[in-house]
Amino acid sequence: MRLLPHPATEDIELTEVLRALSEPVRLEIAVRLDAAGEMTCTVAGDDLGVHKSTASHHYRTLRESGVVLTKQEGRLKYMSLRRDDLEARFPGLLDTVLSAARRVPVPAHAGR
Amino acid sequence: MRLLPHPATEDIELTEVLRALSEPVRLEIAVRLDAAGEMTCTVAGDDLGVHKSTASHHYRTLRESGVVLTKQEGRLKYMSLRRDDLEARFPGLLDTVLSAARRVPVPAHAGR
DNA sequence: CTCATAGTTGGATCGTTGTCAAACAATCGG
DNA sequence: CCGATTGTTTGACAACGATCCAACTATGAG
Repeated sequence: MRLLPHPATEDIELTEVLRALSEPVRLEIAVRLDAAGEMTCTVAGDDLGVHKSTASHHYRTLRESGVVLTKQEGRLKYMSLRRDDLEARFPGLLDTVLSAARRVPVPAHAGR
Repeated sequence: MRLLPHPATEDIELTEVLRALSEPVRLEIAVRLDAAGEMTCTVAGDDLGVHKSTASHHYRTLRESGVVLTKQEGRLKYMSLRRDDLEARFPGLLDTVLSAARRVPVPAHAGR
């Protein structure tokens, strides 16, 4: 089991987190991770309406911004929200954003 | 006293709000409006380290995303946070973002 | 080893965005 | 009316970002 490179909790930048979550596809991924917990990239990115390489770029953005943690197990990569880290750094932020996203669902096929 | 065009409360989009606040200059403007209440563009944009036309574009982005309300009085334009509208649409969102921004101050001269 | 699966990387494209400079517009004071 | 103040608009430019496609890597299954 390997862990991919992630920013330390204290290095997570607010503007980076907001930017990451301001993209409909990425916000939808975060919503799915919130609902279902840890999941593989394939599952998280299913029916998003974008090419798998595009989705991969979004996984990277989410990881590098500090929103998700990615670990590799075998040939699968599991993503999960960095709840505790985000809560420690920006209390309440993740929850309010996800609550807001649930109120106004982001369509899976946002047709960008 | 004139009001500039703004999106209706129910038309405010989460991703647009997050995108607006993900830009350091705009986030700083929001923080200032939070601290000092209604203020003119000149005051809000003082010492931001960007040209006044750049600041003007940011005012527009903040307005069009639904984050601020702008009204013209004489030759001045006053901006204020749309607290109630944002609270109604995305409860807690503005406060948590501003709290987070206060924890990790956005430098006025972010040197972009 | 071979093959399929899972996901990344690189290139290309195309639209968006942040920036400055300069011109413009609108308003108020004298 | 004139000039100063306040802010917007337009144009140019560079950087960024989202996207797809194709090629690639890495791993586990058979």
